[in-house]
Amino acid sequence: MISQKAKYALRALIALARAENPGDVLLISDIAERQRIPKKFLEQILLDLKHHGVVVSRRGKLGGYLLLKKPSEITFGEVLRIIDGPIAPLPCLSRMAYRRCEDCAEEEACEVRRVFARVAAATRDVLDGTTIADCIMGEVRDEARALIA
Amino acid sequence: MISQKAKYALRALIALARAENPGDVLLISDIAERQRIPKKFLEQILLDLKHHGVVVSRRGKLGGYLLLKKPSEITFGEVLRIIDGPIAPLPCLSRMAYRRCEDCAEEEACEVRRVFARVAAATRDVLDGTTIADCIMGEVRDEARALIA
DNA sequence: TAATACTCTACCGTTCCGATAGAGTTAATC
DNA sequence: GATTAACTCTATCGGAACGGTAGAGTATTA
Repeated sequence: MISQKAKYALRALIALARAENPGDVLLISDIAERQRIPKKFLEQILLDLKHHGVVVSRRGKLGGYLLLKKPSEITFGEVLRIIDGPIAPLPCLSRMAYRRCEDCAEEEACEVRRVFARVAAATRDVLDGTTIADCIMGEVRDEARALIA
Repeated sequence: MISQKAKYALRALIALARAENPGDVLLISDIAERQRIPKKFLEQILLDLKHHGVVVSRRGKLGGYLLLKKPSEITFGEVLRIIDGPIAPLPCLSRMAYRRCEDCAEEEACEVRRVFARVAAATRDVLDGTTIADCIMGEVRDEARALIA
């Protein structure tokens, strides 16, 4: 299960990517309200994304948030790693935070590890291969499809 | 991340599947010791697997555990669902424990859900497609390969 | 009846999750 | 330069989950 926090982060980024004119700032309050995210909670999330160079903010009156990276360069995997930490199903399969399993005799021979390595690979394929831009485009494509139908 | 408990469960089942003569009972203590699992914790796990019809036990002297299902009929997915609960990355994608996301306007339009549906499908493919027998056989194949080389 | 091994329920310390609170800082406007 | 609007940062909190321990109870065999 991914955390609620990661879900909020992704939804906030999608909202930012969808902003009318690229370069427009969005208020935390507006995102929070439209996406039904507790405002103070969203503040922390956006701050975190800012510290990791995904978004930037302007302070004071007329302040707000906007994307720093292009939507096509923000992957789901990146966001999840920032918010939730390692994606791998076992610590001994994590790239960003490898940790040996204490109770495992030899890693290479571990049957459980072998199976979950396949899960990890498949998961990474999807998450590192899908960007914020992708899921917005998917929507546009669906709208087009609906118009044609 | 899968839980430590699930990892233990899988390792215990692999140990049972590997028992010398099919039908031999294994002591909790023996499995615990050989797999470095806290004994009392393993008791709970095996009991749980028993309640779900994966293993059976004999009590008293000469007691112990053995598999009820064939190794080729016990999938990783089944074990994980028993021990850890739903596998799906979002409650709204779970088959065994579907729950609507409170904060999601329309499920069908949810971009996050769409992406994670692909993760869920890929994960299920592996976990429901891999059995205890598979990972023991894999090992045998590796040994054979080593002998040939 | 003694010994052995599984069965069941309760509990416990720690960490994580989701969220809230509030004081502080920056920037625009009047 | 005071006011207001907005982000920034740190602390805290209640509840649940995780990993594990404890111990009394029950069945089976010798």
